[in-house]
Amino acid sequence: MAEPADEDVADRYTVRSVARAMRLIEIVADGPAEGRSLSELARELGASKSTTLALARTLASAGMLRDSRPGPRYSLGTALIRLGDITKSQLPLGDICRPVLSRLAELTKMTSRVAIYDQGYPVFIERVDGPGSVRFHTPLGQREEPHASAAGKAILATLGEDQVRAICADHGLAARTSRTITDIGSLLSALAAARSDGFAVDDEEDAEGIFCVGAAFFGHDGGCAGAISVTGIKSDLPAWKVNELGRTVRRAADQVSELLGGDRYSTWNLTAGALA
Amino acid sequence: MAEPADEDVADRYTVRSVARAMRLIEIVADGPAEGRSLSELARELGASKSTTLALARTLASAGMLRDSRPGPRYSLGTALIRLGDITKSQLPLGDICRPVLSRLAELTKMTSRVAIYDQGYPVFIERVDGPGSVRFHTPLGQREEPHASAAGKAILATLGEDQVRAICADHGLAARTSRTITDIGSLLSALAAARSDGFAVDDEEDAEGIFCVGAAFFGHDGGCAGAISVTGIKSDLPAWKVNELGRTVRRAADQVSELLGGDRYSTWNLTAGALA
DNA sequence: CACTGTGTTCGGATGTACCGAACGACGTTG
DNA sequence: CAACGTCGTTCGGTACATCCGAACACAGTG
Repeated sequence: MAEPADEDVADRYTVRSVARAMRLIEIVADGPAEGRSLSELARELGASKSTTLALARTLASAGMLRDSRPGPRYSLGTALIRLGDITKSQLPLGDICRPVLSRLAELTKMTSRVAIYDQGYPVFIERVDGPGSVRFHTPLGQREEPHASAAGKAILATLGEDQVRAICADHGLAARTSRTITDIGSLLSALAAARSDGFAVDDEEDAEGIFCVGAAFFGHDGGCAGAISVTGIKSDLPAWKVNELGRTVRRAADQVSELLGGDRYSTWNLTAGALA
Repeated sequence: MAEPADEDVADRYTVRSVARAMRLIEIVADGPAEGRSLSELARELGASKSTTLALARTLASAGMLRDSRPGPRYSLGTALIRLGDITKSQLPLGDICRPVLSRLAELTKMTSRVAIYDQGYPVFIERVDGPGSVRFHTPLGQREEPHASAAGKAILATLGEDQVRAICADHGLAARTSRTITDIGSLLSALAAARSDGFAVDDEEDAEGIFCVGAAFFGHDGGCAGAISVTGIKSDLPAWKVNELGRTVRRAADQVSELLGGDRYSTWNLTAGALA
């Protein structure tokens, strides 16, 4: 009765209490750093206090939550730090990309990030801030909008039209600013342009005043493994410099492809791009 | 029948499926980076394949796991990166300590780390490697032995004798090397020595050939908030330099105490140490 | 003292989480 | 080719764990 058709359809294979426990973790993560009280959590979770207590206690004994007394407040546990660190080390992309990101940040004086392709979404897993640049609030691991970010569009541009349509149908084309692309036709032509340019741009489509340029890289299996992007203030970037910046990002992405043992964009474009 | 008295005694308030799901995450985390197959997981978890599938699917839809096809293998999901990043940012200690760690690493040319005090255990949440030093495999978020690490002993030294006895009784004094302190009496006198010195040492007690020095710092509430430690190869460190190194680490910890608005060790020692 | 807010305990009915068995595919072995 | 070993997936049925609601102890506030 809570979600009629919100979650997955194949709900046969989902464990209710576990799904609730994960939502509980997310609620705590969204809350303030001091943690939240049990009653608050119960209200937000839509469960009784006793149920919430049992879930929280179980999660706490696994280290996922941390009950900081007095007045038991639950905050995120240290096990998550460990698991996050392990996850990053299991995706060696971060370590591989860091030198490339550092050089890119130095060259462009912009914040450089690398995203992996996770179920249609770009997920940023490593970041190198530009020298003296404004610090953007870009938490690691956050899913970004595929249609409204440079990295997302760079990744989408490597997929077939049917896949792009499926992803967009699944998650929608929500407007983030007045310049966000919200119809599939415009998006597809923007992707075509990105394909021929070798890089994608986000011109205030995700946040006002913010400009991004992204380029995809490829793994040893030939598929798109992720994308690199740089982020900056639009007014700092003259329009005639966009192409030059795009080529710089494109080269950085090619370096990553090389490190991964994959094709560079140009060759990938020749071998796989034709059949799209 | 699996654990007769292994887990907590108050098992009334623990949700079985959630506890199992958390164990599943740990199993995946311990496994190889390529992920593990469903049958493997089911065997190791001690549950049927269908149950494991339901748990894994639920965790995957929450982003905690990631099913990388083909041959569905489960690895850790990107949500853990995000949650770990949020957890670290909610404990601002890492950001506060980083400059101090950097200076300490530069001064001592050793790997410097900061640990928080979590239920009797030291948990390292940030690390700065020394210049050109050997990279130690020290994953973030890992609990270390309280009795066999410099940071652990530095923290224990700030507690009362009864608390130390309780912690040791709870978790044991396992021998990690031939030099590990394994009886409570020796440990207590080592802690007394650390108390008067202002720093604690780990002389090959956790790993052969490794030498550590640690010192505790204090938060605004006057209690021990954590410890800073440096790690190096024992043969690189002449015996007569230990005291100098200890004072250096002690000073770094005092700086952290100051940043946290807490007492420095000397003053803390005067106000609280007497009643121990 | 009544009243609202905590966190905690407990019993009992509902429903779900769990198992086991069976199925279709794939690869290897005789 | 048949037999066998895996693998992941589906489904039905029931024991039992989960969840709720009510009641408790306690703290702060009018």
